[in-house]
Amino acid sequence: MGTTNFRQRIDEERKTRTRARLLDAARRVFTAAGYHSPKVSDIVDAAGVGQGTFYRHFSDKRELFDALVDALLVDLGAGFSEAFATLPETVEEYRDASLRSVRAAAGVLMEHRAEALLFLKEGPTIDAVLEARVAEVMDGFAFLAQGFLDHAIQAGFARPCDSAVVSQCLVGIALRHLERGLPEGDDLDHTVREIVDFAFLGFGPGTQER
Amino acid sequence: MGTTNFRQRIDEERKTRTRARLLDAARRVFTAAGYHSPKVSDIVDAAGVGQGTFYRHFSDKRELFDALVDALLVDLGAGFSEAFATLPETVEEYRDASLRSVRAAAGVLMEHRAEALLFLKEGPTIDAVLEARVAEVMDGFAFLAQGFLDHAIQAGFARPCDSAVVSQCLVGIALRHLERGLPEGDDLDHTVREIVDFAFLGFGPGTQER
Amino acid sequence: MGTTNFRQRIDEERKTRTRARLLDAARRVFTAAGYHSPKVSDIVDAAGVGQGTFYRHFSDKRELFDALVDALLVDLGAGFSEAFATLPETVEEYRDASLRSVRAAAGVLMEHRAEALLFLKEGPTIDAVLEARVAEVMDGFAFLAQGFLDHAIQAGFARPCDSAVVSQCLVGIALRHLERGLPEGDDLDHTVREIVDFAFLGFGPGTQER
Amino acid sequence: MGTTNFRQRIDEERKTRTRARLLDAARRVFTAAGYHSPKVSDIVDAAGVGQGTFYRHFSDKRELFDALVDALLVDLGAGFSEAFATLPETVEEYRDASLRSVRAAAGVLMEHRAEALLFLKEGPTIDAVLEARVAEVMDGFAFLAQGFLDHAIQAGFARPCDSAVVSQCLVGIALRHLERGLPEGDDLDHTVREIVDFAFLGFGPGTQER
DNA sequence: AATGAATGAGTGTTCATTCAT
DNA sequence: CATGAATGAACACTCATTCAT
Repeated sequence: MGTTNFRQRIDEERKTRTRARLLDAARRVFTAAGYHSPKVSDIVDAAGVGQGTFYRHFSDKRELFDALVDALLVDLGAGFSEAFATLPETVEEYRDASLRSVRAAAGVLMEHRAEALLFLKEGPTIDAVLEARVAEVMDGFAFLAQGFLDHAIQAGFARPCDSAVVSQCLVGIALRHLERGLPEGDDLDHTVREIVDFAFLGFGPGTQER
Repeated sequence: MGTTNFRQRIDEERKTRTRARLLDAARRVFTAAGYHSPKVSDIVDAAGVGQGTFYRHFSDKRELFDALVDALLVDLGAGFSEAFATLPETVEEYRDASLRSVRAAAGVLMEHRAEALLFLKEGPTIDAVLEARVAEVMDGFAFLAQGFLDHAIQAGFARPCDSAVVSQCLVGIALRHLERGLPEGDDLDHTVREIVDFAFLGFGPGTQER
Repeated sequence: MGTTNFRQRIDEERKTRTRARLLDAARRVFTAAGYHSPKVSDIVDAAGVGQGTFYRHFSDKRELFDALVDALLVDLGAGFSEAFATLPETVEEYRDASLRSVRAAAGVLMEHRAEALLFLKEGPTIDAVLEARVAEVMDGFAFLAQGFLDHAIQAGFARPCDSAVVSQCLVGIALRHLERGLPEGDDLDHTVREIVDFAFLGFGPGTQER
Repeated sequence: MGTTNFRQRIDEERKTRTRARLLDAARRVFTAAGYHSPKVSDIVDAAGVGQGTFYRHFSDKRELFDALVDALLVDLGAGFSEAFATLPETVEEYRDASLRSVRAAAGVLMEHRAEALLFLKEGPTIDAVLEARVAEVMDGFAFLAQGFLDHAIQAGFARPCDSAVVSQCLVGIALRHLERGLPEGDDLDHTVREIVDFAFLGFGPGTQER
């Protein structure tokens, strides 16, 4: 009533921008200092908005964290879909394809490393719901890995093994390197190749492999 | 005066007992609900002691947590030393010895699983000091693993590889299974064997192995 | 410019309408939930206007309440003047006239019951000024009643008594029934008659009355 | 455990004393400034205790108010039971007995006037529960009055009338005088006599009438 | 040594009010 | 004039810590 469409658009945009500033600030603050110590006031200070503004957008620190997580999962999901888009069809291309996929996935993860770590390490310490959500995401990855593995075993690309156990090993390897961080440039190639080699060959002496 | 001495002993014992009750209660409370949410009052309630009593023993929730960590690391250290006491000397016994060691180590870890997870997952979210301590412990494990690996490569028990990368993979595998928990009984044997097999052989098709 | 004049009229009308919407909404909100709990935002929501609009019309929740009170007192004043317009001149018509007046006054009050109660019960809890205003209005009624009574005593229509005390009794009776609410229809007649009888005769046994 | 009975007694007493200080302070603050404006901090300041202490004893301002009301109702109940302990048995003593009872009741009420007004006038503005409680108390008084009246009508002490309506009139009279306050000393006697006379006789011209 | 009542600094949250559009 | 996003002062409440007993 009396409100012009123009006014509505302007207001909406302003609101969105403010929300984005809060999310950005929270991302910076949380990745630097974790979830627990920062106070709401630290976040609004970093965002350069008033204290009350925070509560117009989020009902509490927890909800803001959730919003951050949602955004992260969307980004990761997209990145991963792309990384694992093409499945190898012959033994020969299997290792190469894997290498490419892992390198791509590593790139995506490293790009979002800070937030991913935030989610993985702080999430479970926040509350049971978030703990479950993290577990769910991890189980999702394990499930995917197990699917690939089962398919590979079936196709003779992989040694018969308990894919449930092995896929968890793969998840563990990924997590550990996410946590430690991966090198950049050529070193990244080297590291990824070592990881993939380990996954394919183990560290055992092999027969006379390669 | 004789009585004084007696009185001193009594008091000292009482103090020790009270401290133990607090530590026990804290272990229960923290493993159930994490480090952050429980208040000091939750711990003293669980211990059945007065609020003020807490501060006669610890200056802080943080200090109490440290005490818990110290005890844990002592226990784990002892268990691990024992698990990895004997080093294999020939290729033949290498995998068997590894299997035995891993199974033993898994037993120790599972026994202290709740506290270990507490340390690993809550620790880094508490403060920078504790975060560093956790990292240090993990690096210690990785360093040990790398030592074994280097020795094995040297001795021809293991495929030449970047032991720095591979040892982190091994740590990741261990952590992931610590986090998920291991089954009990025969299933434990199966799982451990699968893990060790994966570490030795990877999941690749092998040549015509075994 | 002619347009300007037109524009002015339009704006003025809109302003009046908006103010009326706010007053109406406030009446509804306040009579439903009292003065204290409703927030300014509850009122603007009920009025269907923007938050800022409120402050173009009233500087305060308090000022809005005052405006409501002003309107009420005007309405009540008019109603009462009419109800007590004709004074009885002989003993015979005294009770009948009273009955008619009381019934008329009761009608006016019941019509504005919700707002009157709002004023009477919430007013004194708002601030000293409003408390004084309520007291003043009540004293005004008492003063009127005392005037009637003195006149009646003079004229022999009423028993000599301390009219100051008795008029307060009458006010009390009126307030109590305002608060409780009066029945509708024939029951109203009955109740008013009982009240008037009580005021004239008390509840004592009388001589052989009626 | 370790706690001596003596220690328990001392602590308990201290706690009771602190609670009493808070109740006293609240009574003073509320009767002076009403329920709504005073902040919790005003009360703790008046009581001379720390802010946190308040919350050891009451969960909020509302609960403290309830405690005050409880105490008041106990006091009033006792005073009134006594005031109306003896029922008149003959017409002759009826008015005298009433006079005595009303004077006694007036004394009790005036003694607790400030708190009673607090309860009556602020109570209904606090929340629906308290509003209901006030209504309940008032209805209780009306019910008692109606009982007396019915009994008196039966016994021929009182004129047949609609006791439901008349008892509400009596309650209104009492409330109005509670609100206005009664004079002290001889004037009290005069006022009470005028009120009782009005209740028995009304203000009508009396016996040789009509 | 143990206790638990008292404390108050610190923090989350609300809501009247402002102001750019 | 009307709007509603933004604001921050004000306040309620929590909880680690102290201290009298």
